[in-house]
Amino acid sequence: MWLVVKFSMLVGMASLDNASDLGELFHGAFRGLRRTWAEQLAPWELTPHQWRALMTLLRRRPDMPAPAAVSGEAGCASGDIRLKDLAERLHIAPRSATEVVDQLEAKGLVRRDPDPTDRRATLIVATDAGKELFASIQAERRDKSMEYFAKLSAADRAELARILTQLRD
Amino acid sequence: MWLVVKFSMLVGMASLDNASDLGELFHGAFRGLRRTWAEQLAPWELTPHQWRALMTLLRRRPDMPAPAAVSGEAGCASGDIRLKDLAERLHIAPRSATEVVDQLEAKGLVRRDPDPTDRRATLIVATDAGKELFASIQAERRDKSMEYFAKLSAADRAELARILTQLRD
DNA sequence: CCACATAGTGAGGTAACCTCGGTATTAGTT
DNA sequence: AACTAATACCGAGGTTACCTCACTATGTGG
Repeated sequence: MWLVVKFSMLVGMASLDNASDLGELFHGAFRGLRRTWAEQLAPWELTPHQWRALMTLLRRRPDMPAPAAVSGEAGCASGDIRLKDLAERLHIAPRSATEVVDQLEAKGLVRRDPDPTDRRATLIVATDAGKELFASIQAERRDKSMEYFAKLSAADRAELARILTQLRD
Repeated sequence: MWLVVKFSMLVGMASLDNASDLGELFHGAFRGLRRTWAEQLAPWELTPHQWRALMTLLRRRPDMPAPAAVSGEAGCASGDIRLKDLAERLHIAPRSATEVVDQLEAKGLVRRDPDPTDRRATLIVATDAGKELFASIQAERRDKSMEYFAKLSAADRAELARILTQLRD
């Protein structure tokens, strides 16, 4: 079925429709990814957006080594970063970060602390509950290998990463 | 910068975080695609969604050859299909197709005709204005090569298509 | 002819964004 | 020190692209 469609397009109108077909393909794949994530996160009552934010908060940052000898609750350096910086990492507007932080705060997964060095700013800190949830979701994922991209071979995943990086330059 | 991030992840936690990084990459690339499309379509006051619907309507279908000798206004067989079938091709719920058809109808780009063979069904037909708009947007796109995927080499586009198809099985 | 399925739509909801304007605070310039 | 400019966040309100559920009009099989 799909081969027929693609073939007729190549024959019919050369490269441009091929490209718009790529758009369709991309669109479809992205929707699949979103749907898969939403389903996987449903038991924890997290939206993909919230998960992304929590992950961004808790993932260890390579450009800022762990802050000396502060004992980590879950073995992870909780990145207490400003709302503005969180927005930047998520590639969304600061106002949109406010929103997702509101949601995570309502669930008790993060806390807003005043930045001691700048009274305008607030630091977003993951609570213990947030760290635990993050850890358990990651563990569950690893267990069940509930990963959208698991369908692909390692080589294809690398290819995809390379191409997407190029696309996003 | 990016190399540092990826390297530290590979070292830190093996393949799973690499995969979630793929998710981020995918997310970013998709948002870029959406933004690019929206900007390109803005002069015509079409949203990407509406454009996709119009395109789906007007693209010649390979499984149903042109209806004999009806003279095509813009050289394209206008696909008059049912709302339900349009929904299917767009991979959205019928109710959502109603919505986008409403929008296109309000702009005078499509028309709703009763299906003579089934009085429950309505056929979505592109108007002359719709066909002209479709043609001129396609022409403009071809001219300016305003194509998100133009950044990629032909080989990479083919690779991407192959991988995405696999992903969407 | 009657139960059941199907096509479309009204009502209403959600996720994931956005901009614009306001307020508190800090930073830079004179 | 005063004054302007920039910055950090948030309230209000909007948009896109979806969804489900219930309803009506119509077709279809027993």
